Amino acid sequence: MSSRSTAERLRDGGERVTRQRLDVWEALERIGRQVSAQDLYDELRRRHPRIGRATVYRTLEALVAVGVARRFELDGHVSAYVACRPQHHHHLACHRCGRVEEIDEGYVAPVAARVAADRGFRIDDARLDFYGTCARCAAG
Amino acid sequence: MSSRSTAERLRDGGERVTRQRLDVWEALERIGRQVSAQDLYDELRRRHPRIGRATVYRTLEALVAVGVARRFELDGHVSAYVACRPQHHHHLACHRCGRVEEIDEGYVAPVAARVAADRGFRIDDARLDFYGTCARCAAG
DNA sequence: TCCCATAACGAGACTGAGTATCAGATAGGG
DNA sequence: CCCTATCTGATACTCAGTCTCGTTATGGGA
Repeated sequence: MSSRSTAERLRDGGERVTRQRLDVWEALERIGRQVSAQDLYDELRRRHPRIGRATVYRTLEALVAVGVARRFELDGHVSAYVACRPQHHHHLACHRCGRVEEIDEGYVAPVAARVAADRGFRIDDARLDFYGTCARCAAG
Repeated sequence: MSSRSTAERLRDGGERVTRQRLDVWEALERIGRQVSAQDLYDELRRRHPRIGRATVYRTLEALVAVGVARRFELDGHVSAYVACRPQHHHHLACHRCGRVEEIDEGYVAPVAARVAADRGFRIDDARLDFYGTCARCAAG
């Protein structure tokens, strides 16, 4: 989860490791919740005034491509990004506080297997998202 | 699945039933696969040259709201729509032919229950999407 | 059946997310 | 250290989606 492992991931994916990409990753991880590309850009400019808008967008795509970030769909049709475990596809999103937790692959795999068997589908990818209220928000 | 049941759904949801809304629904159902709002608009204008762009967008939202259509996220960040069973949230999408099949709620409910119990989450909504190759495309 | 308040419509302007372009900078292999 | 392919940043551009506003039509009530 450190910037070191992100650098490795980029290299393994045939992507270059640049100062800007690490900055984008660092900001995404520090925020720790879903954030739109535009908001992340605004945040980044506070610390790195010369960073380019397109760079942020391109970098987010690159981070998604190598599996350290994930694109998410917000209500509005806007996409948001979250730093996450490589390859992770399943989320538990609180629409009160915006926090996104991950759900283990283990919950989904058996369902995928059953669906594949029942429908003759060859499944390459799966997404499972739950929306609701997290324990903390429900309490407070 | 007829336009009659869509009319009822709109009425039940406190939405008015208009010629345009039924036209949009009819086109969406006829196409029978995921389609972007813009493409649906282009298609609709062939038969109904006076229909407005905003009307199509607004109507798609209304159809989603009353549960006879579903918004979908395509690769590009563009959203697409599919006619579907009311309240339906789970799909099996073939990225070869674009066809979208539905998955029964029954596959997901037990997983939702387990996740809710394990994490203390109050789940309001769930989405499960599988991507892959359908039986027909895999054969041909 | 007619009325009319209110919701929906159509046209077109507007917003803003995301992309393309291109000259200059830089990572990283040799 | 060099060289080149890739990345960056500035800016212009595209186009999905929204808003506005004058007009039209739905549908509940008299």
